[in-house]
Amino acid sequence: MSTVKDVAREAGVSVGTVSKVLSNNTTVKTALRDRVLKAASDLNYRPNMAARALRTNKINILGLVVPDITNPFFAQLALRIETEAADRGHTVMLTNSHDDAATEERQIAALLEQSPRGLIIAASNDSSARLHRSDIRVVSLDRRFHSSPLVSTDHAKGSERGAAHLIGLGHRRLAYLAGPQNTEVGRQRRLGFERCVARAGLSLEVREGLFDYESGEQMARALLSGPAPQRPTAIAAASDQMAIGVLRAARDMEIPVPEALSVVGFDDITLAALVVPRLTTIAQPTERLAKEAVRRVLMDGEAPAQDALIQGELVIRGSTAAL
Amino acid sequence: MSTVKDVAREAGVSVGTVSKVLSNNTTVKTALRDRVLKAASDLNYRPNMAARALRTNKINILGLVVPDITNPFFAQLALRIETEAADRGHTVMLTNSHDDAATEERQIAALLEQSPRGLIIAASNDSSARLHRSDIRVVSLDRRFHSSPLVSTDHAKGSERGAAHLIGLGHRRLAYLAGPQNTEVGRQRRLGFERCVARAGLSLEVREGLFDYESGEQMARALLSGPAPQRPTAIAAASDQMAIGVLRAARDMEIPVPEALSVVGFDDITLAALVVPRLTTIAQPTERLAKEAVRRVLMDGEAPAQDALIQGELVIRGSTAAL
DNA sequence: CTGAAAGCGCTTACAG
DNA sequence: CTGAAAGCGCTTACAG
Repeated sequence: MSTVKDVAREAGVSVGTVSKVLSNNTTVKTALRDRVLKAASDLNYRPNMAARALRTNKINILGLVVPDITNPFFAQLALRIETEAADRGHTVMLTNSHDDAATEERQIAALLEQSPRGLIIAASNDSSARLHRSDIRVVSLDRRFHSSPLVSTDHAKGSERGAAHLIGLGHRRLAYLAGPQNTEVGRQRRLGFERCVARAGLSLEVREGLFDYESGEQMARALLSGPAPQRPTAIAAASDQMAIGVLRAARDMEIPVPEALSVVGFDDITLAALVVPRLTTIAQPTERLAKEAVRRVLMDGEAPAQDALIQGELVIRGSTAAL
Repeated sequence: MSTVKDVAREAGVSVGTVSKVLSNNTTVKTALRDRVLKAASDLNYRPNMAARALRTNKINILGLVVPDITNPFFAQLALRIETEAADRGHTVMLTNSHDDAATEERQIAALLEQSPRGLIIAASNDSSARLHRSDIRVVSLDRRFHSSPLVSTDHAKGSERGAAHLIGLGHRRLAYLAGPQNTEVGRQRRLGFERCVARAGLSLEVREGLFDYESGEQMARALLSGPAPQRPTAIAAASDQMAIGVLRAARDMEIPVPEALSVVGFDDITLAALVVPRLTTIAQPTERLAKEAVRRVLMDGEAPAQDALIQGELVIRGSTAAL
């Protein structure tokens, strides 16, 4: 690999001039400038980022910690973040915390060793880590990490939209499958749904479980086992995976969706548009989440970033219908 | 952040000694050694990786390029690679090529700028890139990149296993939904299937499409629209997504699976175990693929790494049955 | 066994 | 407008 020195020799200038041409906006006379550029290109010069980082104490790497990249939502998010970061000349280092606080702490430490420009963290549910460095900007994504500013979907408002949709369709016997209440996401989504239902003066049956398929299926089975006149006519779930579980339970129990039961999810994972019937859900705005998170983490200046709550959109598909 | 200098001052030794204690195995007397270690811990010293990289020209970063992290197979692979790399003290920089040669080239260039220890590349289908640096080891994963050694599932043998399974169940009218034949994966999987069927002296109906749901659904519709006595009784697809498309088509056409139609996929994505009926498929050994890829890319010495073909396993679930 | 010193490739005040 | 020089934090022959 050729270095600034090689380029300088080739162009017949000093290394300082080469550096200025290559990375600085300082005015260098056009003639020299062109010579340097040509030499650099001839020698296929690539700057050594380690040296640059050492000198400037800035590095165009972003750290990203997600609980689990095989979760479609985080995969989406990671893709968007990588794209957005690339647009701004940064590369992303990705690690998985496996939703485990100890692993999370290790991963963060590993990322910090690279002195990244900043860190975007979707905290593990049991996260209790703190950062031991104040020189690196941290942004929480989807789930709050320690006290760093949060970029997240407005879960409560999103859930409200789902509730309003069902109520608008004429449903009166509603059930809600909540996610784990020891997570902010689980709590917020439930709160929004309950609020909207209460406002309509309706009662609501709530069950609590995990965010996964099994949990949704199991709770739905219990909920739907009663005689038809007492069964809910609409079930909203705290995640698409749960909602897909509901769909499976309904099919097993021969309850037609949406004719006898409407189902709403949350997230809009790819699968939501592929199941039968296609799932009505609240889409998380992954692209905007990613944009905001990257923007905040690359902000310079002293001002701490603000929280950003981004609205999710109701996507109406085949799993909901008027009574 | 404190540096070796600070630690040296605190411990009353030279920076060289600190460095030796911290990163070298050179014998340093226990007394000094302990003093250095204590000082480092007191000052919460973290080595500056950029400086170390500049000096040693080695950096504990691995670059990973995948076509699309939202593809469950690559997400699995990325997770495993990150875990394996972490076990060996390395962090992973992940980029998506969006299955596009130009993007791929840009991403590789961005990764190379960080002077990673090595690169693991699952090439885009139209990949034509070459590397302009010979000092960085490259390993191809799943799809060959340029001329670098390949770690991959034995696609042909895997397909053979699927074919043998169906034939063993008594099926005689077989169909195969092939993936794009301009991809090695698509070709290999088809080849293996055809080989096994030919060996059994049976004929085979082959259709070619993309690896996705739609494509599988469409091809299945065409294939299954004939009168029952001429319809295939078993369809194997080049990917799980295609096979799930087949499942959907069959349900729409009221052809019961597995009673009237057996379906086999390839990959064993998470979804394969969640659809109804659960999908019989060839599991890609993601964990071993990741292990081998990381091992090869971290190998030192001159010897170029060898290709590794790893066997996929037939996972029998509910979508296949005897005639 | 320990320390002094050079140097990795770059950037950036500072002179001229 | 251009160059000479210092220095970022580390490692590593080389002396002693």
